[in-house]
Amino acid sequence: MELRHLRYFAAVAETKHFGRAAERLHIAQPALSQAVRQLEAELGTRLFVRTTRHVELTAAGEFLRDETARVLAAVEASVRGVRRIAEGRQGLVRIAFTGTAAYTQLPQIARIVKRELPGVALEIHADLLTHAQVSGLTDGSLDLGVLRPPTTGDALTVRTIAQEPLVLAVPVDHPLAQQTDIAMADLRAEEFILFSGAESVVNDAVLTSCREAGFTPTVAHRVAGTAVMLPLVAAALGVALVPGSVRAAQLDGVVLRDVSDAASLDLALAWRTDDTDPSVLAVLDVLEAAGQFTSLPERDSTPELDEVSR
Amino acid sequence: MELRHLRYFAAVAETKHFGRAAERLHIAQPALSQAVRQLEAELGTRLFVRTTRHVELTAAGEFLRDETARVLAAVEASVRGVRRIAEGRQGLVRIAFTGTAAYTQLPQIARIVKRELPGVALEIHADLLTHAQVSGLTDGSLDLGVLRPPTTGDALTVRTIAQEPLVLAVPVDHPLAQQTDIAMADLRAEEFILFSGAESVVNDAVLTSCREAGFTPTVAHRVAGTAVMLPLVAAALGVALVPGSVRAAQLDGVVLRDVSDAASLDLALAWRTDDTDPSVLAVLDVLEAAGQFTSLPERDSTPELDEVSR
DNA sequence: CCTGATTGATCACTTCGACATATCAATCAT
DNA sequence: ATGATTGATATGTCGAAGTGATCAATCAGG
Repeated sequence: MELRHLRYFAAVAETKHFGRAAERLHIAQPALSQAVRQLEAELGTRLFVRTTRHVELTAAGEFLRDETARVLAAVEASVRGVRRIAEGRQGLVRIAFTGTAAYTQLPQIARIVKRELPGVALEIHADLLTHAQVSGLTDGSLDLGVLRPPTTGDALTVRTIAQEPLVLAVPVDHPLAQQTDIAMADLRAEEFILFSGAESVVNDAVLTSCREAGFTPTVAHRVAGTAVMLPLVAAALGVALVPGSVRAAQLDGVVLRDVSDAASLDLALAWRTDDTDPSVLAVLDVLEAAGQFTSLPERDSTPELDEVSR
Repeated sequence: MELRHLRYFAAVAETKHFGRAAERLHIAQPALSQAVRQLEAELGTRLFVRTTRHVELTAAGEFLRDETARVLAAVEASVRGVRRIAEGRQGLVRIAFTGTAAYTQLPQIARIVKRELPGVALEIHADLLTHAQVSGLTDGSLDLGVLRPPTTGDALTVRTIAQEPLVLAVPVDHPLAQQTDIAMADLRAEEFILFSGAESVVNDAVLTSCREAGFTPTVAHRVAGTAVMLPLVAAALGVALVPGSVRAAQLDGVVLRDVSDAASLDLALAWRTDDTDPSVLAVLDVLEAAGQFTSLPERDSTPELDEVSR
C-alpha cells in the first residue's frame, strides 16, 4: 500500500464518482479504478459498492475514509514541520552571553528572534566567560556566543556587533562622582576592584588603559563577575572600570562616569563556521537583517536546493 | 512522496546504516540511497548527515523520524481496523424482537454475540411486531429480526429458531389455576383478552386453536402487547393464550398453565437475503455455530409443513 | 605511511507496473 | 427505444524503481 492508494481512495470517497475523482487527481479514470481495486485486494474487502450509476461506501470504506483523512493530514503536517525546521523557522538555538552583554544584547536579540522567528526557542546561557563560550561552541554544546574578542582558530566565525567604552563606577559619595571630564590619569590614586581569572578580556583592557596612563592600579579586591563587582563599589570598597553596557542595569549607590581616554571593548557574536543547523542560520539572518551586525560581511542565506540534492 | 519513502527513511533512521537498512527492506543499497535522496529533494532539506563511516540525523530528520513512526503506525492501525470490520468482528447490528421473544431470545443472542464478537455492538429494538420488522428489514433500517413467520417474499431469509406452545394465563384465584390437564375445550366459557391489530400472528393462532376446539372466543378486551395483557389477566378481567416464552417474565397474580391441544408458534430469525454487511454475516455465523438454528435445516425434512402453509 | 576493509554514492541497465487510449456493458432519463 | 452517463475491461507504452558493478572516502592496524 502506498499513499497514492490512500489519496485516490480519499478522492473517490469524497466525490463518490470515479470520473470526477480521476479528473481532480489529474489521472485517467481506468487508472483510478485499477488503483482502488488494488487497495481493496490488499485489504481483502470491498471499500465501495459500485453500480454503474452510483458509488457508495461500505462500512469498511467509511471507516477507512476517516482514517485516511487523518493519515493524509498527518503526512502533510509532517512535511510542513520538516520544511519549517529546514527553513530554520522552528528549532532550538543555544546562545551564551558574557556578563554585561546580558543586560544590553540579550533583550535586543531575544526580541528580534521572537518577532521574526516565533518558532525558534532560545536556550540562554547567561554570564559565560569568553573562553567558556569558545569551548562550548567548539564541542557543540552552544550554537551562538556573545563574547569579547579576540578568539583563536578559524573553526569559529566572529563578528563584532557592538563597541563599548570602559566607564568608571564609583560610590555616590566619591569625589569623582561630581567631577566632569574624567581622564585615566585621575584614577592613579584609586583602589581598583578587578575581575578575577587570568583570561578576563575586560581586565586586560583595564590594565592596558592604566599602563597607557602611566600607572599600575592598586588592587583592592578581585571578584568573579559584574554582579558582585558593583555592590562592592556601592559599599565604597573601591572603584572599577566596567563595560559601558552596565548602564542598562543601574545600582543604587553606584555612579557611572565617562572616562575620556579609557579603552573600548568589542562585543562580538561567534558561531561555528561550518554550522548547518537551519535555525542557527536563520537567527544569524534575522539578526543581520535587523542591523545588529553593522560590520558583518555578506553571508549566503539558507542553503540552496541543488546544494541539498548534490 | 509515498509510504515507500517513509518506510525506507524509517529503516535508515533506526539503523543509521544504509547497508543494513537496505538488507532489512529486502532491496539493494543503491535503491535505498536513491529513495532517501528523492525524499530529501522533495522536502528541500537533508535528513541525514552522511560520512562514509557514519550516518546521523539532522534536526529535520529527527523530527521526521518521530512523525514517520506515528504515520506508519496509524496506517497499520487503519489496515487492522478495516480488516476487523471486513471480517465482521467490528460493527453495528440492528436487531429487533417481537414482544415475548425479548424475554427469552434476546438474552441468549446478546450473550453469544458479546462472547464471540466483542467488537460488534447490538442496537436492540424490542417489542416490534412482525410486519414492522419486515418493513424495517426491507428498507434497511434493521439488519436482523426475531419474528413470527410466515413472512412473504424472498428478499428476506427466514429461519426458525424456536417453537413455543401457547400457554394459558389465568388469574391466581381462577378455577383453572388449580386444574391439571387443561384442554382448549375447557376454555369455551372464558372471556378472552386478545391482542389488537389485524396482523397479529399470535391472535391468528389463538383463534385457530379455538375454532379447532369448536368455539369462537368471547372477547373481553383487546390490548397492544404482552406487557399490558398480563396485568389485565392479573386483574381478573379475563384469560389469555400467550406464547410460552412469557414464563421467563412471571407476573404476580397470573398463573400460566399448559394447554394440551393448543397451537404452537414458531419464532424465526430473518435477514435480507442479499445482505453483505460483514458484521451481520458474522453474527449469523456465530449464532448458527452456537446451535441457535437447530430446527432450521430441517426445512426439507418437514415438507408437510410447507404443504400446510400453502 | 601504506593497505585492506567498510560504507555510501554513482553509473548503466533491466524490468515491472502505473497510466493512457479505446472500447464495452449496464443503467437511467426522456 | 435511444442517447447519455458511468464504471469495468483490454491493450500498449513509458517512466521509475530496482539491480549489479564500480568508485571514492574513511578508518584501523601494522
